[in-house]
Amino acid sequence: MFDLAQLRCFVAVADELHFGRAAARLHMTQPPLSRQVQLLEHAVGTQLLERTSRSVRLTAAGSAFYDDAIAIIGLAERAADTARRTGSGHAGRVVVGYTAVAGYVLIPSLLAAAAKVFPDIDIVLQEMVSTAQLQGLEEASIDLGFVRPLHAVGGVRHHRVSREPLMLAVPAKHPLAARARIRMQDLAGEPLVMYSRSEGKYFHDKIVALFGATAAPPRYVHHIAQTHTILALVRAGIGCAIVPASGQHLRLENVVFRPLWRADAIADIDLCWREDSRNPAAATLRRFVVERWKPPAALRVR
Amino acid sequence: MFDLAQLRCFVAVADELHFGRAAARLHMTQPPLSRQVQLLEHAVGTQLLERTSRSVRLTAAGSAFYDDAIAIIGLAERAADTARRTGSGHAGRVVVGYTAVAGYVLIPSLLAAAAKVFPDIDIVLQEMVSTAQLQGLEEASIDLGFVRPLHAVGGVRHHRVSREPLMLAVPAKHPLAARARIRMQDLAGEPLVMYSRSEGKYFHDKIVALFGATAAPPRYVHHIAQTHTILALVRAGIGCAIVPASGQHLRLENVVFRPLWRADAIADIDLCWREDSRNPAAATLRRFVVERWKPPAALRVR
DNA sequence: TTTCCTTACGCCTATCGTAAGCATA
DNA sequence: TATGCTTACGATAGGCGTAAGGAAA
Repeated sequence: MFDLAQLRCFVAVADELHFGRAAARLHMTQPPLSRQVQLLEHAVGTQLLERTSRSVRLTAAGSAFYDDAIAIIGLAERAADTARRTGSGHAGRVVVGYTAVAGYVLIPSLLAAAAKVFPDIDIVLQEMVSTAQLQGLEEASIDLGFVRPLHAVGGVRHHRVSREPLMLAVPAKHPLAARARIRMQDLAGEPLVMYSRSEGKYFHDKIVALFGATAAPPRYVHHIAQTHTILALVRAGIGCAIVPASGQHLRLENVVFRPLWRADAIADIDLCWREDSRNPAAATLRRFVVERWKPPAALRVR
Repeated sequence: MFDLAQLRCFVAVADELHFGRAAARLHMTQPPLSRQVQLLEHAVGTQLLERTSRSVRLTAAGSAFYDDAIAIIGLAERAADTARRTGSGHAGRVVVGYTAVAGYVLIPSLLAAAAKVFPDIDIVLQEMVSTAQLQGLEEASIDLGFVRPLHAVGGVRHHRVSREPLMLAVPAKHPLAARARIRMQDLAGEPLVMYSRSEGKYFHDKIVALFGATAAPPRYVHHIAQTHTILALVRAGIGCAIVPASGQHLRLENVVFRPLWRADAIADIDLCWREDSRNPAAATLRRFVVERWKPPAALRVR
């Protein structure tokens, strides 16, 4: 089989239609160039050039082969470049997990910023609850995860990227909708649509803690994994719910959001990654988020 | 720069993830294979494989490069095949000239037959009058031409492919339209739309010859290059015309065709080609037409 | 201890350059 | 006769195989 050097020889001769000039361009003498082209023709199995002692021209086969030779050489050069860029983390594919609510504001902002700085990194988004993301990191099915802070498995590191208040979501006609700000005891005995203890563990535990000191807790109804499902139930009048402020971006009719009288009613999001990740592009993106990226003002960690 | 052999080495290792097995597959020993892959990594400028003394796996860069390596090797193999097929005349591009009337029946029939036998030959059609085709052959701007028999320039050979009668085209309301068969003297003094002496030389000379022995020739009106234009004038009632029978395929309303009482009122078409053509596909197609192809029955040379 | 990738080294093939051959304008 | 491609041939760089080295299970 021929090799790339022979293709370069052939292309030079085809461009110049003159062995002498082609040889000069390749920084070699004519005789070995002639020989390489002959070897190429033998390897390909057909004549590519028609020579007289005074002129050189392409045969039909040579003309067809010339186009392919150019394509092959170009592809080879681009392949090396792509590999270098991938190795250095300036190109590649990064699978990013995110929780549904984080997607409303955080992810679009991140994608826009990252695409501008690293146009050759493909970001593949995958919506998953936090616990699934941590498992995904462990299995290396995702490279980065935007998760609610949970006890992470070993080898997974994290960085706080977002902080926002928890708010009360109530049906518009509910008496509490009239209050400017809600105290925990206002919810005594109220039906409260609750997060699942397993899949929505972060919010579940946080809400239980908020009511921990209260003598009269609310009445928990349902246990649901995701915020948008919870808000759908609030909208249907099933009860109130305590959800992150980002839930407002869903713009559900007949659901109003009210702040809570509690300084610790906050929800954070961490960026998580495996310490031993073998994806340079993921490391680049992670460094970008940790060191240079500013989330939207409403979500900024103070 | 790396060469194709190194790409093959890398692909084998990437496939097997084992230098020993890869070396066996390449019919060589491990050490030179290791060395080739190292050289490739050095040439590309980044690590492609991650080795421990017990395992081999692709880096992100290696994974990206693998896809390109497969593409390059595949392209190289197909390029050699394409060149061989082009050289042998089984693939390529053939520019075929044809006169407009030949296009009605002859060309579609030829294209269908040729495409079946030589699927990798691209036939590019170019409608030109016969004289332009002969010039095109000389300049090598066309490979083959379907022309009316004319005195060809040197180095151009020909083969008769089609023969059809000349007929009289008359406006439907013209008295001659009622005749089953026309004698030349029936046209005495009639306005006859005529071919151009330069661009429609074959028909011009033929028609002049048909009337050569007649005491009362027709009255020639206009001198036009192409049959379809002539027939448009007949349809407009300008006069009659003597045209090849294929003109009937235009299906012009208010124009009827009548046979002539003359055995020598025939129009031929020749396939023409340069003897020294350097296009193997053209030679293949030419041999196909000359040796194997049968034109439609109405045009067959008896 | 075995497996398996790398390094070391000698042999040999293959490429390069110089020199000569040969065809054409 | 000059140009420009090919063939011939000796020197050398580079690839292959064998042998030895070294790390991990």
